[in-house]
Amino acid sequence: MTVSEQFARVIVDVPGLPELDYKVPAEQLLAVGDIVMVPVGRQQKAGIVTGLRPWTDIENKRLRSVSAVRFGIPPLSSEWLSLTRFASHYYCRTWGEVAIPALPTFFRKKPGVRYQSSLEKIRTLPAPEKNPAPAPALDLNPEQKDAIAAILTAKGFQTWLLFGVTGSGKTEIYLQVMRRVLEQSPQNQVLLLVPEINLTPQLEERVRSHFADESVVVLNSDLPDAQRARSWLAVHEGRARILVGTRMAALASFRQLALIVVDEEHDLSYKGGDGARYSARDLSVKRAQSLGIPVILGSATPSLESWSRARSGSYRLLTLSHKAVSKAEPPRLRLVDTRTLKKGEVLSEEVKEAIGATLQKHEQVLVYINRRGFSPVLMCPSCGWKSACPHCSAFMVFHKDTRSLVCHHCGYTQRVPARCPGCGAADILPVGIGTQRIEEEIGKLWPDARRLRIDRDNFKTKRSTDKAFQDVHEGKVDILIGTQMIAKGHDFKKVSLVVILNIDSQLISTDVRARERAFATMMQVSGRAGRAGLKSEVLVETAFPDDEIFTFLAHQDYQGFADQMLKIRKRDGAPPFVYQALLTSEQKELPQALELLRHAVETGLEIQSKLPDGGGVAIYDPVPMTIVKVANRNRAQLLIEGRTHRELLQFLRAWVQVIGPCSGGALTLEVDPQRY
DNA sequence: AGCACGCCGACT
DNA sequence: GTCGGCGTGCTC
Repeated sequence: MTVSEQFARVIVDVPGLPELDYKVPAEQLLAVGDIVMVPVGRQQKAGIVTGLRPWTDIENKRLRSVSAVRFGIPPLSSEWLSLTRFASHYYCRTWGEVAIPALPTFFRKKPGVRYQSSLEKIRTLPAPEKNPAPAPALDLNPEQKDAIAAILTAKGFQTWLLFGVTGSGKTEIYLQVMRRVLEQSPQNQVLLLVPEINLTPQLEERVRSHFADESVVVLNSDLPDAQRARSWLAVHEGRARILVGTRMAALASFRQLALIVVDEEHDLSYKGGDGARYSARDLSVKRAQSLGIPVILGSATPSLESWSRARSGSYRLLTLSHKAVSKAEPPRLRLVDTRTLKKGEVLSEEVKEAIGATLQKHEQVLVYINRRGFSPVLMCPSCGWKSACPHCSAFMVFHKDTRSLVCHHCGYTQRVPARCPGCGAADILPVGIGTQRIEEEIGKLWPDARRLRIDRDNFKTKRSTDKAFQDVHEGKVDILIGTQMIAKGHDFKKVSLVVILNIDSQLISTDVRARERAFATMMQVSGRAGRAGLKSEVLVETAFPDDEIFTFLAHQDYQGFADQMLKIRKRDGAPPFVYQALLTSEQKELPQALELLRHAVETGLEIQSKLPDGGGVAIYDPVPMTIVKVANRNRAQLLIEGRTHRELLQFLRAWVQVIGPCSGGALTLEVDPQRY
């Protein structure tokens, strides 16, 4: 008779697998939250112990034993376990699919003989970054002081939407609230989420200099694994008090998390990832709620989801309407009607004049165009041949610098053909414009101007990008041309002209969120200019100059725009007034992809028929995706809409039970999709 | 996800 | 006659 035999419930990163039961060897000391290795099929996998009990429902001959326990680190807390369990429910994944990938790979690998010594290294080696000298606290304006006071006075859980135009001093508010929270208890920890570490290089520096005496660690996917493990463990063990991190940091394990700040809360990079596509922002709000702590969402252009919650009162709105640098004037907006342009013109007369005038004044110009390459397509004028990708339903982009055609969807690259592959004609023409073409044109027009192009093609590393931006700040560049990469984070004090090209595609997109993204982008890009009090101008090329989006933009009126958008969304029954999920299917041939979805629809209708009022959800028809074929796989999608989140989830969970695990395989389910 | 088992085409 | 394609199915 064994004395109190124990069975461990263990989660592993396998789609569709529930908690598995394992025997615990009698001599093994095990706690809930421990990381273990367990046999699954014929492989060894990392698992997390979620329960220990003296009985099991599994017949004895199928039971296997926990093969190793990861000694030397404290178990994951029940708070962390319930957070990941909640996320797995919400995003319709198994608990293990959410929890295991949230651990650094160092703690997921089978512990080898050198494990203990590498663990000690990871634990003891100080982070190599040196904290710069502490920065003096800045003087705050009354609005900023009020915001800080409001946040600090409130007790317990509260979501704050810190709405402040670019340059209104949101960061200083984060820093001061963080300081006060850290002072409240020596155990307190703070999480600061940033969209992408590359795009917010100065924020990390500001945190380090503001908290020169505290241990600040960073967590993001660019970090080598040992660094990641070091940061993670320092936070897990409570040695680090401040974690600055990207999406993945939302699922870090804390000993005593006391405040969460989500900077640029509208940013799409918070949603997504390879495995469970969770929203770091939404989970942060949930986490703050369970912990009873404040969470601050900051943005100059909040998501409509957050904006409507602020309007309804469930989030508290803090508005910063004044620029911290009071001299800064809002830029003047001028629209260039592209319908009147001459065909084949790369830059309009107005844009050329404005750039010329700005260069004369020795001020900087920023040209924003969200399209890499020289031209998005090559075309043969005699036979109509176009540079289609053989593997995707998309055109290959002409990259003049490498004389190549590149598919931006699958990466397929080929040399530019010397003659038209269709008819053999000698001249194939570039159609449309990208960053490279703008750069070339500007070089022709102003050969003496120092120009710099920043996009993913020529700046791949953080280091080189930082250096490039440094040159801009130091005035070594007259004209900066770039994609999204130049839209965020940087204040270019000497930029007095911003040119926005090719924004129309976003204004006429079928994606319900395209307009708000276009507005946010234009606000953000315009915000780059005139920050040192220069008189500045924003020029937008568009075929829709009468679109009211530009009226709001001219007045830098996000509130007006957002309220207007909400009105329309409410009328149309669109998010955030309905809740959505997207089921996508990927097959060799499109009919099979559609068939798979049609079958899912049938199953869905059956489930609905058993629920009162159809469960409060609507299932739409399967449709091919906008870009049907990518890398020889044809894709189709299906939208599911619920009146409430609860109803949507209830339906989805019943549905997934029947159609199977929707991750990675032929079907993928995404809850709260942000783009389609 | 892996990694099996399991039935139909071109090869030493 | 086999090697091997990737279509279902299982993992405590």
